[in-house]
Amino acid sequence: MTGRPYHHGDLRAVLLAGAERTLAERGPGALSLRELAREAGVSHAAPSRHFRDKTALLDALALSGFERLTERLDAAASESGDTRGGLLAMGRVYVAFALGNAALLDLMYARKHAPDSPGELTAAVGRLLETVLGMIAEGQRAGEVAAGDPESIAFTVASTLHGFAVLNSTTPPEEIDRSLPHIIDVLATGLVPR
Amino acid sequence: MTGRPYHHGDLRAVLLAGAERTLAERGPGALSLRELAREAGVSHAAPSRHFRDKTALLDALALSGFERLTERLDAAASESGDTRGGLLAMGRVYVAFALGNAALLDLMYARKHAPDSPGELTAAVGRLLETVLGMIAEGQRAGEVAAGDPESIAFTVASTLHGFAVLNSTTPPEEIDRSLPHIIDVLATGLVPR
DNA sequence: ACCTGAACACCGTTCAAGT
DNA sequence: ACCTGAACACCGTTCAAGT
Repeated sequence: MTGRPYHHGDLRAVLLAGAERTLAERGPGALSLRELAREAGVSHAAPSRHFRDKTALLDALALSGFERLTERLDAAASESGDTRGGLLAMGRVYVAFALGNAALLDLMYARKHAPDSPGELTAAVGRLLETVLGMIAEGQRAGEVAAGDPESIAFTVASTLHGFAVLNSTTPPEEIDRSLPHIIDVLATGLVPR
Repeated sequence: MTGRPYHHGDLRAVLLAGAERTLAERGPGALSLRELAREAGVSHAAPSRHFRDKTALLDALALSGFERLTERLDAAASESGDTRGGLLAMGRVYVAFALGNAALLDLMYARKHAPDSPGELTAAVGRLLETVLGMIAEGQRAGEVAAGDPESIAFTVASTLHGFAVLNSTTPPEEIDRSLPHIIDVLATGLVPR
């Protein structure tokens, strides 16, 4: 069953994995379908069977990025006790993702913003936002989050998490570990004096 | 004095303007030095006199983006009365920039995150953050912003502004006009019940 | 100082043909 | 169904040479 003589069998996944590696190690400018094909041991025309064109591969990469990020956020949310702990855990997850996959995170949103962006990407971002919304709604039920439109609150939190992660995707982890709790505290207590 | 026969005189600026136009209209994948040179009416080798390579042009583009965004944030901050009005104005400016220059904004942060990113980009982001910091410090002096480390508070605000703008760079303006004040309110009063 | 023209080593995409 | 090989029209970059 091993040693496929002609059919690769798993080319799509191999191309995606190779693309993610190149993206992380050498940046988006170094991504080449022909090189990915070479590394996979197939002809340069083979990838077209799995991805209509280069942007289709990028979109698939972006989609898998959103799915993994949302998965980890979900896990962080369900593993933590109160709302503050949940926010902290989600912040850590988001920042860790940004640190470990800076180029991928940039690509994820760049592709989402592209005029020919597929609906799957918008839907994937929607699922990410729903994860945050779930945690806020739960916090309101527990009396740990103030009353008010949960969508607005969740969107504020998601914005802060995303912005903080992007603005820190090049910051040393120890420094982030120190600053993240402060950011969560500001978000929790608000700007206006109490 | 007109009708330069050989020297272009303004090639660098023309290339940058063309690049920004292509970026906005056809996305980053359509950016080609050779095409920019063609549009500028020079040979395909001419751009190399002004930009060492393609990433140098992208970096220059990113830098000018950060400078313009910071300029507009500065203006918004100084034109508004209290802290809440300032935050709202800055939020509007940031979102307007994201809506009008989505691909450029993506490029700005992508280049900032690149391993070979020039220090000018980091410095430009620093100036952007300082603009937010200035407004927070002023708010604290006026008693409109709670006491606490101004850096942390400013970073929280900057994160929220950036995140909100990026998450909405594809949202219709009317919807943003409705939702932005709610986001500022959540940021102002905090998540925890008062 | 600034630009040209040719050359080189790459691309992405398409399409007949092979297994 | 999946892949190859050749072909086409592009790239970015370099470098002698021109003005």
